[in-house]
Amino acid sequence: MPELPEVETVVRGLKAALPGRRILGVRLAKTDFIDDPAVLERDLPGTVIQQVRRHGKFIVLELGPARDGAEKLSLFVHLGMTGQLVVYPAEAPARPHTHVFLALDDGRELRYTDIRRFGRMCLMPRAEQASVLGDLGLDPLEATQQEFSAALHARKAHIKALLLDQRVLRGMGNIYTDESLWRARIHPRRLGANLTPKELRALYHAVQDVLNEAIRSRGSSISDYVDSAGEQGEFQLKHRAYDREGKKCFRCRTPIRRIIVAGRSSYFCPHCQPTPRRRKTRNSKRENRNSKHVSISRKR
DNA sequence: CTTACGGCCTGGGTGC
DNA sequence: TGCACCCAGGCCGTAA
Repeated sequence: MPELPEVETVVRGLKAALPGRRILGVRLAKTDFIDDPAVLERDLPGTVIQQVRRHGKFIVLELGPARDGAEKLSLFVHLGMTGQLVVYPAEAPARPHTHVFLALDDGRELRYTDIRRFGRMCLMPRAEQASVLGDLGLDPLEATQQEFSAALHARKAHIKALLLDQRVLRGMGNIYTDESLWRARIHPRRLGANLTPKELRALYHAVQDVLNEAIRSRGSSISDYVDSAGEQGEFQLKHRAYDREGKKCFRCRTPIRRIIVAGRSSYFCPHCQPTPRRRKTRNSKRENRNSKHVSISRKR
């Protein structure tokens, strides 16, 4: 499942292969994950790839104008859950579920493969990038401690939901959210507004450390993730919480638990990441004393 | 406005 | 052997 470290790894590989290359032709198979396939077929051939960069979980290819006077374009690729963007020799056989083939002027092909097609691809003038990237939040590796803490402390939602919300932080997914919360010893159901300055500092460093270590390991390969050369990552070997239900916590040996938070499986250590106290309501004390009142129970 | 939740998209893996 | 079911991330609609 490509998140920030996986996308960063792909982008670094593409940076070594693509800038300066001209796109000669476009071939498409299934197109339901492309905003407007006809635009790709019409406008992509003839463009030169000037730069490759990452914005959150988006891969952005900055393209030069196809002809004099034409607009500069940007090609956005989101890998979704199972997307792969890999450079092949043109004669390499197409792998199953490969739906986009971009022929390059060096005899190679940039191909997009996506089993589930939960990814997204779109091409538009560079000046209109904001329609895709505009609502995205802070880059967790570029944000300052102050920006990071302010963004989370201002919200009452579960911290798990906030870390996953691309409008708050761009690039975090389920794996690195759980790994970061485990490192910072914060339960996924804590509320952003209830985190202490100390916890926010710990979380800031946990997020940056986890992401940087994962990038160094070239990402986590759980099911389908590979980089731009088709190679798997290794960070899945270093997971401490994610997908470890029932296995012992690396710190305290307590079995890792799995609960659903923000609609997502959330793995955590019930000892290191203690369950938040129930939120107090104005009447809670009185209600608890008046035994004839059944207190409003919150879902567990 | 914010937050929570359920449904939808797809198809590989799992378990019966 | 076949087949129903679960689940993943992002997005959207709805309700409180």
